[in-house]
Amino acid sequence: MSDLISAKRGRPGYDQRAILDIAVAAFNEYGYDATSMGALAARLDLSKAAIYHHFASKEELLELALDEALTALEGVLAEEGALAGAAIDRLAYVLRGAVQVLAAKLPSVTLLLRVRGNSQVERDALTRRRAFDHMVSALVLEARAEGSLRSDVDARVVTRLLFGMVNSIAEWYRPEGLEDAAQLADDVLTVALDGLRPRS
Amino acid sequence: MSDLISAKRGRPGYDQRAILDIAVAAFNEYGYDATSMGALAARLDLSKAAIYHHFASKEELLELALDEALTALEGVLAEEGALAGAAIDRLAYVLRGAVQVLAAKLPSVTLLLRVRGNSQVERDALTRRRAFDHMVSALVLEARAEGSLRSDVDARVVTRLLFGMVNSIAEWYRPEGLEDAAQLADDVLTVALDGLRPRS
DNA sequence: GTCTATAATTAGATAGAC
DNA sequence: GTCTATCTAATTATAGAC
Repeated sequence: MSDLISAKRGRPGYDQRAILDIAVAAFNEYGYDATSMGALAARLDLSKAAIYHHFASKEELLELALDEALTALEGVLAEEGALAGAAIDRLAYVLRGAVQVLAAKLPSVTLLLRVRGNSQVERDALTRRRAFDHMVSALVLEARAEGSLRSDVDARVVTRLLFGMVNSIAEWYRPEGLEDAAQLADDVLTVALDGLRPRS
Repeated sequence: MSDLISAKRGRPGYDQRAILDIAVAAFNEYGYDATSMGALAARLDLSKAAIYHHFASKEELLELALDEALTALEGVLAEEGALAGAAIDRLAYVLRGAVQVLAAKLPSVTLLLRVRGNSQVERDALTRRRAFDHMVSALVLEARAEGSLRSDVDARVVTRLLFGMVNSIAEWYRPEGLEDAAQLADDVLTVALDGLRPRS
């Protein structure tokens, strides 16, 4: 959107949000560790010191972005569609929601999916992410128990292949329209549930 | 396997292969950029200088690992099963082969899948990886043209979801047996082709 | 094949002026 | 809100001894 406050006012200078957006974009392009504050400053056409006026540390940039992604994902699990109904419907709802969060918060979710656990901030994010994964995992087990999912494939493998499909979207999806993400979510569910063989 | 030459001979010291294996494991655990030569040396219980006796640079470690992964993947495309027969069978053969390469060369393929293109070595690896991806992409188009794959989902999306499933295996698969990878490849093809709904 | 010591550079972060 | 200048620590890599 607007990178500079000056876009809406005559004043020069960035605000926190604008810097964070550009930082996350850089982190995703080069990797968090490979993105130096110097390189980030150059990208902002700003001095390093100016960034430290807005953020206490490089890691704070990471922390804010990861929290944004996690809060959005966790929000899906709290919605009604994730809490009531047949397990297969709740599972479908959560997968659809995850795809839409991925599309809506693509930069921060992409960053989240690449976290390795090198610091406390990263480990805390991984813990929250795993909690989300476990909830989906439980839904897969429930849906299988109610007979809505095939049981001739290991449930853990099923869960992980589902996450593989959904999470990989971060690697190639580029937002183009509003309806786009919903279509993509439909495609994921179609492939996951019905497979790629032609309709008989 | 054997980390130290001393395992089979009285001499102390590492050989190139042993160092490379441990280096790639560290790169995968912390990320390439986040793994310093100092940390690697500590992990090897060796001085940094000793590593430089075996390798010219940190990047050479990366280059050798990426080449190993790419050579193995490219090998699948050169096998007979990938060259002759119905497109759907060639596609299945390549996907199965990719899963098995992933399992057999898990560390180097994992590293490959995380490359961002920050150096010439990384960009060259990405170029080779994209060539592989394009071959698989062409197989998807062929299989769809012959009527073996559904055509109500965008072909690019199909290809990417397939890669998403296969590549995500690097994030969680841990080798346990020889038959394990073949079973996993079967599961991937089952889910991808027939979907998760129960058999009717 | 490995070591200690060190060079040269870059990293994240701060001080203080404007 | 941004700057220049700077600090300290860490980084990749090399020199030369054993």
